[in-house]
Amino acid sequence: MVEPRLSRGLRDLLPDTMLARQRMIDTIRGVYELYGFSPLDTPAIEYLDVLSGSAGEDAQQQIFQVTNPEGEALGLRFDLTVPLSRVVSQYPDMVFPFRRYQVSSVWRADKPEPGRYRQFTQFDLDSVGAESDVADTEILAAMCDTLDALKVGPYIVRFSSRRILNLVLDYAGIAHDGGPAVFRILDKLDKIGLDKVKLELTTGYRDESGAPIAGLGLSSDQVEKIERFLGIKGASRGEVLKQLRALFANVENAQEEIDVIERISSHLESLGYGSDRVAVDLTIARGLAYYTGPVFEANLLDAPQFGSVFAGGRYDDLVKRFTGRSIPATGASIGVDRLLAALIELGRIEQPKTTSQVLVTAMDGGLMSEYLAITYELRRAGIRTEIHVGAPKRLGKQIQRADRLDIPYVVIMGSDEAQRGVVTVKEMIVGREKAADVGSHEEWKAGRFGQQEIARTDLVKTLRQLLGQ
RNA sequence: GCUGGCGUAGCUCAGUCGGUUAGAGCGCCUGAUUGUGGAUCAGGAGGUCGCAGGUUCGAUUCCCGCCGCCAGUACCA
Repeated sequence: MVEPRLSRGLRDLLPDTMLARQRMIDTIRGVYELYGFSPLDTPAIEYLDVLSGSAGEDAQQQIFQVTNPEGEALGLRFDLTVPLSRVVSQYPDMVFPFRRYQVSSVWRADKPEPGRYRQFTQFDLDSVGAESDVADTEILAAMCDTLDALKVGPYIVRFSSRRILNLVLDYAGIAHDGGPAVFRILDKLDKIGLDKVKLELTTGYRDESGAPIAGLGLSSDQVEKIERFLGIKGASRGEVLKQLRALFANVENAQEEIDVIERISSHLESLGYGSDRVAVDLTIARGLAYYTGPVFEANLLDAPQFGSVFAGGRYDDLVKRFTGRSIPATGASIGVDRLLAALIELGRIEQPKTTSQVLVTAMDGGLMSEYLAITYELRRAGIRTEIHVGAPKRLGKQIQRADRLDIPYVVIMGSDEAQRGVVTVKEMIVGREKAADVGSHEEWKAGRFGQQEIARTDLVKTLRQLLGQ
């Protein structure tokens, strides 16, 4: 015997989760297609060097490695952006800008944590070959439209730019190769607070468990400048940018970089995406090394514990690895599983247990072909119907299935009804509402709650009415 | 990866200061009801006490290792 089990960080998605998830994915796809993006799929497995070129050694440890029968080193993709950059490099005849969406599983050999799995699904939207800030504007707007379509409740999309962060390095007099380490700390601002960020930038500290956190050893003058930058806050995007212009008045190239953000902001403004839901937030950095320009991040205000559920940015150099030429690109990615978990937690998505709308019970073995006929009559009328296919069972057991799976209607026909040319339609919700008021089981059975007897010929019509179709 | 805690039925947990047959609640199955979900009642199934080794006459209990889970921390392209 083999113990049925899954390797850590992997999980099954049972029907109730899948039905909610498919609904969510359909909604997202609808928005992406409204924007005129087209689908792409790529293999789960890629050559290891194709995947890992953009990553350091640390990152490579996070790749699940695979070998093919020919003994070549392969790996499971860890995101959808790297395969996309391979695709656009491999098909030079493609029509650019290439605007694609992709919803697929990715794998990371991380330590699993609540809400974090080793296999998870991303839903990406990217424009490759799109240099203009219109492309970035579209991505930000699509993020808003998607979150609206999903009815997630209040949310905030925040954006900044990698280039602005590089300006901070200049402003504070920090070498650019020290950037990633600084950005990684700034990215934690929300989580650990300003005081600890300052300590990490300077001397480091010991956390509650006594573990040492290394510091970067920046000077107090440098930290003060970073703090001044992080302190920029405003009620609107315009106000934030105004303060930023003042702070960087003497930093070379700063005004041009701020112009880029300003243009995106004013496009958004004229389209009705106001500062209440799309903010310029200079503290977002994104851990990713490959971003080169604007970066985006969206959070749900009612479920902040889920972190960013939708994020992305501009990555103009990723394709260069394959072609030697830069192709400008920008996009964003939804953490499907994380967003779904948030929607379920917030009760903003239904989790049906089945697709069935009607259960046709089988009471009399001699009428089986009649039950099948009824079932197909309903199916051909577009009503999602299942028929009792298990071992012969008492009617109560069959109805119990409808109760447990939330199948709203049950069709009952015994030999008596068959002879008279009628069927009984039972509306399950009625009994559920009466259950608390009924004492004895005799009374419960005799109640025949929610049942009506109708002519067999009226079955489709009646169910259509009940279902509101 | 590091530090600490915890692994007993499908779930939540009790218990064994090392000793005959390891329990409860919930859930599940069957019946009371060969044509009706809920409630109630009666009965039933389900455990190599995480895995392997050691100590012992005897280990689910004590010791060691491994695996898994949880919390914190690091990392997260």
